[in-house]
Amino acid sequence: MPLTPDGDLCERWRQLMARYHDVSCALERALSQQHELGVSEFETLDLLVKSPYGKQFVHELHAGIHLSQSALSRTVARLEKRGLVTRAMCTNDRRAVSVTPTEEGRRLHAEAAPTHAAVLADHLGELQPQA
Amino acid sequence: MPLTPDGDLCERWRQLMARYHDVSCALERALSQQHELGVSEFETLDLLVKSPYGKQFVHELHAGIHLSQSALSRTVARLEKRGLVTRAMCTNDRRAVSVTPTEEGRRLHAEAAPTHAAVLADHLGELQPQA
DNA sequence: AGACATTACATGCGTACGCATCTAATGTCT
DNA sequence: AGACATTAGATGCGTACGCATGTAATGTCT
Repeated sequence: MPLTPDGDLCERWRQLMARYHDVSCALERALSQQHELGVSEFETLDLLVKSPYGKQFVHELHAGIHLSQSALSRTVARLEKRGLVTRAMCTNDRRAVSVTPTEEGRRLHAEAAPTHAAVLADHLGELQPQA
Repeated sequence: MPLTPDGDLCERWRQLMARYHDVSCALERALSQQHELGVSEFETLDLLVKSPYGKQFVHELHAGIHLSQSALSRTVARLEKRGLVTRAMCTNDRRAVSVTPTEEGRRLHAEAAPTHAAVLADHLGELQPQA
C-alpha cells in the first residue's frame, strides 16, 4: 500500500498549488513593486551571484531554474538590456554564452535579497514543511 | 526558535517550485495532448462537476481556484465556446453568472480525470509529503 | 575529410496570464 | 429617494510563457 492513499493525491496537489501560488504571487508583487524585478529575473540573478565563479553559461542556468530554454534566453536578454548582466561568447565553445552580473546587477540583487527572504519568511515561515 | 532555520527557507522554496513545476508541466502536457484541456480548464471543470448542485457562480469558482478574476472569466468563456459549460445570468442577483457543465463537459471531465489522477500518482505518488 | 546528429542559443508565433479599468447591479447611509 | 460604496463579471492592454523552428558550432561515425 502506498504512503498516501489515492484519494489524498488530489488534496496534496491542491495544497501544493495553493502554497506555490501564494508564495509566488507574493514574491512577484514584492519584487516587482520594490525593485522592478520579476521572480524569474531575481532567480536568474540569484543563481549568477551565488555561482562559484560569479558567472554561468546559459545552459548551466537552465539546469538550475524552472524555465523553458526560450524563456530563460529572454530573461537573460531582459537582464542584459537593463544593464544587470553582460553576455559574452565563450571562446572554447563558440555556441555557448556566459552570463556575468554587472556591479549594478550585484547591487540590485543585494537590495532585493532581503525582500525575497522576508516574503519567504512571511509565507513559508511558520508552516510545518508539508505538501 | 522557528521550526525551520532561516537559511533553509530558500531551499524549501526551491523544492516547492521544483515540485510544482514538475507536476504542473506534466499535467499541462498530458491534459492538453490527450484531451485538449489546459490545467486551468480542467480545474474549473473539476470544481463544477464536484460542486454540490452541479453549478457554481463565477465568484464561487474564484474562491476555489488559483486564477485572477480576469483569467477565470476568460477560462469560463473558453469552456463555453467549446460547449463544455453554459453561462446563465442569475435572476436574484443579476450581476452574478452561474456556470453549469454540459453533458459534453461532464463526459470530457470523466475522460480526463483518470489522466489527471495518473499524472499525480506518477509525480506525487511515491514522495513523502514534504515541501 | 564528408555526412549526419547533437548541442547551444535565439526568435517567430500563439496563448494565458495579471493589472487596471469599465459597466451594471446591489447594498448602505442619511 | 438620492448619493456613494461595493460587488460581479467582462475586457483592453502589455507581458512572460512554452512550443516549434532557425542558425551556427561542435561531436561522431565511416
